[in-house]
Amino acid sequence: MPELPEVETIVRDLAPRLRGRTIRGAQVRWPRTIAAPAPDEFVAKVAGLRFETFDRRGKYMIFGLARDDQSHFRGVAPTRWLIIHLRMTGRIDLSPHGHQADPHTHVILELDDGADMSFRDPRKFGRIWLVADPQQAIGRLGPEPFDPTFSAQTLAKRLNGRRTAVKALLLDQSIVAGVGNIYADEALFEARMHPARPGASLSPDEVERLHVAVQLVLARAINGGGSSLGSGSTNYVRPGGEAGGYQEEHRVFRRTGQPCPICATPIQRLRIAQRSTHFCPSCQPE
DNA sequence: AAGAATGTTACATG
DNA sequence: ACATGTAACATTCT
Repeated sequence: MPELPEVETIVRDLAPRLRGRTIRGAQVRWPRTIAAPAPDEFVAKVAGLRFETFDRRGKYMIFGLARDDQSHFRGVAPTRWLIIHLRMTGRIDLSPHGHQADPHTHVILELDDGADMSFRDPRKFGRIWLVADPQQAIGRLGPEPFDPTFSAQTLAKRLNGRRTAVKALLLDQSIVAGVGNIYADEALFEARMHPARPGASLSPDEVERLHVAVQLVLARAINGGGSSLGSGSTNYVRPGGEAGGYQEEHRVFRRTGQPCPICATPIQRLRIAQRSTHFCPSCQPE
């Protein structure tokens, strides 16, 4: 499940491989993957564009592309943006051109160095945009967790008056961008906070703790290369195929019944906002 | 082996 | 504005 740390890892892996590469052509095998423009227009317009910049916003990957033309100069300002959201099971693979694409590969970008950049997504929830302005794809997204605009104060303001469980609020991308189910649970454990606590019930101290915990957990996960869970074909892997390592550091996520790393109380599971939620009943009291 | 669970976001309905 | 629920899907788990 690619959340912010997984997406960040993928973008970092991709940047040195793709910088300066030109897209020669594209194949769209499942048209609905292309959110904008129309799939045939996407194929026509993406050819001849060169990768210039590499970014991430929340769980969106943002590639700045420039027209290749006859210019030999690199580093020109991007004129088009290729934006990819992996949703649940999307992933990016790099492989030699013309390789046998598996049945869940929905879009293939052919690069000028003989490689194919493929978008593979068994559940087909992932989306790709080619737009003139990133806002067209990203819409209204909350602050980046490491940006100064995400502070204990701004978080407190967004939690103010909300009766919704704090876990559900962490998953709300308009409050803070990039937190998904894994890191919401891990951050709440780090903050020693019960996931069902109403947003409005947090004291200023607790909001501060939560703010720090979100940043800490995400930063650690990025350092670990993200989390790979399970072994199925839907699992997250890096573009080179290797797994992340942060799943080894999970303290509560998918550890129901196992001892809490702090107090050895068995981890419990409950359902909040239709998502399974893991916590230590002793370290994270109601 | 049928049925439920999985998790992200946009959209719809109170 | 807020709260809740559902669709979009196919694989994996029970």
